[in-house]
Amino acid sequence: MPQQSPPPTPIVAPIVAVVGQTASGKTSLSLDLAEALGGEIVNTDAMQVYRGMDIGTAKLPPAERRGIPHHLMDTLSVREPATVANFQEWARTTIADLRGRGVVPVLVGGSALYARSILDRFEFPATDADVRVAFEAELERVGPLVLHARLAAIDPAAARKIEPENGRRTVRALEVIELTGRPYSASLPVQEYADPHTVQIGVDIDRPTLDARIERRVEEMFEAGFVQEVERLLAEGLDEGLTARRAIGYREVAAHLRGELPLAEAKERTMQATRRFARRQDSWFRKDPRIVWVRYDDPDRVDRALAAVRAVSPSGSLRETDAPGGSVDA
RNA sequence: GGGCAGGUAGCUCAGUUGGUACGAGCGUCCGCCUGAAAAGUGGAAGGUCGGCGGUUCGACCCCGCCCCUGCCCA
Repeated sequence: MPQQSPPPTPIVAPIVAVVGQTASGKTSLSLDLAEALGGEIVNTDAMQVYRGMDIGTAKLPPAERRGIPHHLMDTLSVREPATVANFQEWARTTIADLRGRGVVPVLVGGSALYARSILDRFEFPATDADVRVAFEAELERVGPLVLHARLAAIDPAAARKIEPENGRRTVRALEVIELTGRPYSASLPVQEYADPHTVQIGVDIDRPTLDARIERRVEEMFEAGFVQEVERLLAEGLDEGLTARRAIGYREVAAHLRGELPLAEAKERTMQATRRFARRQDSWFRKDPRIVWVRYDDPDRVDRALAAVRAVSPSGSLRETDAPGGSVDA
């Protein structure tokens, strides 16, 4: 065996994130990138972390993963709550780990806040279950306007930025103020990567095409046994989970199983909710000027994405498996 | 063939004893978003009130005919 002397200065791999709307084609692009870069996939999808939520989250079956390791999938049971802050920590640990081995982390997911919390300088103020529960109970009793008025009294700046009807944000603001004794910053941090060697690749797709894909995907989910999956998860306590039970499709099918909705209606609503979700995702990602967009159907999309990756990579950090020169049709 | 109910926003429905439709929920579009984010939340755009004719200063609301839908009788 030839002896290799370790480089005196460790060269860090770039961080690659593939973002975009649901059903836009993130998964296949990310596999191509991971393959070309010798990377591994890090899931940044809020719902694919749940064990057993496979069909309804369009989770890539292991057999189709091309032998590429996938991290942060199937880590929680449906009873357990998931939060951004937890996810941020897991993801950052995983990323550090991969880079420590010289592996390029390829993050994939459509949860914009998750992506930002991982990639940007982003800190979450503390939380406390008891404090939270108390405020939530009060919200239930008294309504959002009353709580918002109280917030306005102790932190006018935060109150101005939070809509009075938004009980959720108001509760969180009150919680943070109580725990930290400091005002709540009701705005997102500036868009600034925690590590400069970071790229976000966005998959760009037009609406009519996306809507058609969503429709087909949902149709296929139901054909693939989605209802049975939900039945199984209900038996495992899906209803008790704070987070998982609200997933698109799962809540609709659960309602159907409770006898509240005809199946066709559950399917229709799942499509509708997915479309609305996609619009929300789009409005998040469009606001981020750092994202490099690639058309979902561009034959050169992988090369374009790779070029963007190279642009932020420290020299010597990539060991691309493709022959130098890229693809044939360049 | 006869009777009854109904035809108002893309959908499901409110409403006006004749004087510019207070419309609502859902959907759509646009925006906001720091421990539930596939969550939460704000705003906007949408209507020749089934068709034709009549009465009236004026009709979505009154009259006549017609069309459509549902239920009932034959």
